[in-house]
Amino acid sequence: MDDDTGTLPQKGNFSEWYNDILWRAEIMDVRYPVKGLYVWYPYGFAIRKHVYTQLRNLLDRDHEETLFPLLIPEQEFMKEAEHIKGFEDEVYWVTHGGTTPLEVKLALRPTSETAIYPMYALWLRSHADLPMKYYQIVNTFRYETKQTRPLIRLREITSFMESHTVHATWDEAEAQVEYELTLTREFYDSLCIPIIISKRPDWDKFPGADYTMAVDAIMPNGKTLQIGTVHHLGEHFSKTFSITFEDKNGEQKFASQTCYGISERCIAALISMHGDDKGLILPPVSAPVQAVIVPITIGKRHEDVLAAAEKLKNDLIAAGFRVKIDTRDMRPGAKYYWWELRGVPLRLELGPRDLDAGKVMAVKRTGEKTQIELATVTDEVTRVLGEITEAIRVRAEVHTKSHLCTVASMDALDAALNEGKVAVVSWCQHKGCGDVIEEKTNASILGTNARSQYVSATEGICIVCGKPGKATLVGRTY
RNA sequence: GGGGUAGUAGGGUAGCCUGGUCCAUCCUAGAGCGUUUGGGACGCUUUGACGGCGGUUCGAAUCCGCCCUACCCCA
Repeated sequence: MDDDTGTLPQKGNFSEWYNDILWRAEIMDVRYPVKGLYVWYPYGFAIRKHVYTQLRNLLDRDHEETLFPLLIPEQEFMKEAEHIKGFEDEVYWVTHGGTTPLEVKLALRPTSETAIYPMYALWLRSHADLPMKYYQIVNTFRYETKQTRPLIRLREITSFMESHTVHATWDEAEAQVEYELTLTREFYDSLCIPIIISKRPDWDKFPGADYTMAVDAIMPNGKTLQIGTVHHLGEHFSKTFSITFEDKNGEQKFASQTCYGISERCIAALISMHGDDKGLILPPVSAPVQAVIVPITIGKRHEDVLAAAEKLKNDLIAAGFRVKIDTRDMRPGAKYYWWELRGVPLRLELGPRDLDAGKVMAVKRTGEKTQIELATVTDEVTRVLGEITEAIRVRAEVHTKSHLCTVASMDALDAALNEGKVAVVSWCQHKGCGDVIEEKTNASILGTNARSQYVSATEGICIVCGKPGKATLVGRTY
């Protein structure tokens, strides 16, 4: 293992590994000269495309995609008091048109409630219009004051999926929250990312929500990353923006609403969860190149091998796979490392020896070499890609389980957190005790009501005050 | 929010305290030519930078001021 294989830091040093792999694997260029704004390289953008295709396909089951403007007039933005308080320090304002000061300042959306809901008020007339379920995938702007990080903490979120639904009753909206959580679970399952869903404490809910359900993943260093939220907005916004409808009895009622968001943090999680010391490992569903063919061309057999590789590529593309053939003038080994860094799940090596045997060497990015028959190659590739997905999923689950534990005292909690774990404790749900937990451990209460096969919801007594408590997740967060 | 350290070519460093054309230098960086190719090939030629703006000076990577950015620590 002393091959000085380039300088990608070990994944054990997660922070360096993460920064390094973003440019080495050509995902994001961080050199754009504005803080908190980063550039998608074409390869990173291709990953984004496949990931967001998954997301769109799920949402399109019962939402419709739409598109609202980026600019929000000040008076609309300022309508909902809690919402303003939550965002006022983070809003970019457009104050001039050319050299002329604007009479009404325009906010760059930090999120789109205040752009969308005035229109919802116009669109909603009758109970027959309900439910309304729309989403958009847009950029949003937040003037982050904390340290920015590519894909994780941004001043321009480039890929914000926000869903906004409207319902006749609070209970229907709650059912929608649950449904959207199942969509989220399915989305992350397709990316082999284990998630933990919990109910955020009141002080950490979305500004203007009745409650917030959050989706977290555990990063390699044990810190949690919030990679999705679903909010029950109740009637907060419908009262502010007059989103009303005439019910069956002819009465005007306020609607109940939900909103739901997923950003490019899902790609940060994808990269972080699966990558290793050699680079990215992409689940096939998200990989811009699912299989790369490396022809081993030596001497006289050059033409034969290239022709066979070309045929193999065409057969696989015809079968629906995303395939590239690497004919660059490089040594094979260099190509292997190059594609491994970029996370390509399957490498197919085709040389004279394989050709003679009617076979091709298949090397999984998750490790393992097998020969497969050229005659049945499309079926074999389907099978092998399935095995790779499964291997990635299992490894991520093992990682997540190993970073979770249940503890019963403050000292044990502190110790667990310092080991890089997320801990389940019992907490009485009072803010005072919550503050004690957060301050003593320098960590955050993620939430209660955990929904996860990795967490058992044990009842117990609050580790601060000793009163009856509920299972609560505590972790260090990004 | 408070503090610290640092920005030199694609990447990594030296030079700065004690201004002087400066050949800077290393690499798995770029361009070109040739020999190579079953796990990161090699030779030769060559390109390219002092985070930004302003100041001091005959002269600034170096001294001064402001700004921008990155990383680390503490609340």
